[in-house]
Amino acid sequence: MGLSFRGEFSQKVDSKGRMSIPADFRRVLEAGDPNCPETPHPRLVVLYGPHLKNCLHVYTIDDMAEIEAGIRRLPRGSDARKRASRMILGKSWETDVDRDGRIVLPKDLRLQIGLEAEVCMVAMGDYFEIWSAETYSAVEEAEMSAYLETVDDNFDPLTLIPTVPAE
Amino acid sequence: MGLSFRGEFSQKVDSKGRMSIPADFRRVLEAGDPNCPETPHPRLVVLYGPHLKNCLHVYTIDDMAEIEAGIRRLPRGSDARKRASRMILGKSWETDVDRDGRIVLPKDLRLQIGLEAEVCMVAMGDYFEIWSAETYSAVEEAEMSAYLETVDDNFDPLTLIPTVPAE
DNA sequence: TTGATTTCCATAAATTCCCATGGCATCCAT
DNA sequence: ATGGATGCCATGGGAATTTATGGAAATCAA
Repeated sequence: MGLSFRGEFSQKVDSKGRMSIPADFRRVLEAGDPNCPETPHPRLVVLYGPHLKNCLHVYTIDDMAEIEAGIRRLPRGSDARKRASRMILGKSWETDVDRDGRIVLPKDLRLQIGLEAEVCMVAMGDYFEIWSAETYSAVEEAEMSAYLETVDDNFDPLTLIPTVPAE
Repeated sequence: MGLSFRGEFSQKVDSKGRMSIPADFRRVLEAGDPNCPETPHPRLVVLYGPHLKNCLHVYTIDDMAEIEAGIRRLPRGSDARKRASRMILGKSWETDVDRDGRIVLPKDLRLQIGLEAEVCMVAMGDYFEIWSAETYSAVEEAEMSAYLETVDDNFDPLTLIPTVPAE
């Protein structure tokens, strides 16, 4: 298993749609790209299906290859394989980080998530999410505080994790 | 199970946000980092979710890896997994102790706990807490004495611990 | 051509690396 | 026991590097 994405970062988006990939995330992308030290700028894959309402998902090359291998394990011609191919392979876009550590999101992807001046990138372990900063605070942070209302005052998210069966 | 963090220590924070990790804690971090004797400076993971109101939590690499394994055991795409990822992986930061035994907390983490000139690090067994020294004495010591009011005069915290069932 | 995209360069701020110091504790030989 | 040497620890300052970000030049496409 490769490195994990961690943390959340907010960056500017300029008029050309350029945005810096946080340095920590770059390290993970580099580790997850087999031809990386040679080709200095790591590749990455962006998923943008319509099921992702407000954000895009970004995977390393290695992890995306693993997902594709999973699709190929489905029976050829099966509905599941067709659907997975259409939603995952059909709705993904590969690019690479430029030498200044940035990527340029195409306009239609920016439109899909309402991205304008400020982007928010949130780690989710094996992938990270790209949000418009405005949407993120409106939707996601609101959702989070609503959730925290429903739980105990000194709630610890570690309790969400199932305990390991004794060895 | 690795070594335990013990005790509480107060250290200075300089203008760059640098703070010494107490030597005792460093020993625990070193023991909890698999590539430690080789890579001389142990890594650590800081959790900073909004549910942690006044402090940050610090885990060893080993313990954090176990937490991540727990998250990965939840079904991919499940709400529980997303919630745990967002609250734990999305709100964490990995760094390592530098060769002078210090770390530099990023500004936003310092802001979250109101950390300025003096930090207080409090052991909690498998993790330790990072507090602004001012907040710690105001909030935590008040909380402690309030609790002691509610219990018997010669209360012993060891009574909180369940006994092991005989084998 | 004209607009869009990509490549390259520039810079300020933030962060990391490296070295220096004073204090406290430990060890050792006299 | 005593004084000196040794080593680790907390802390400070500066140099060197990395980051994020803006803009100009070069390339591509319609």
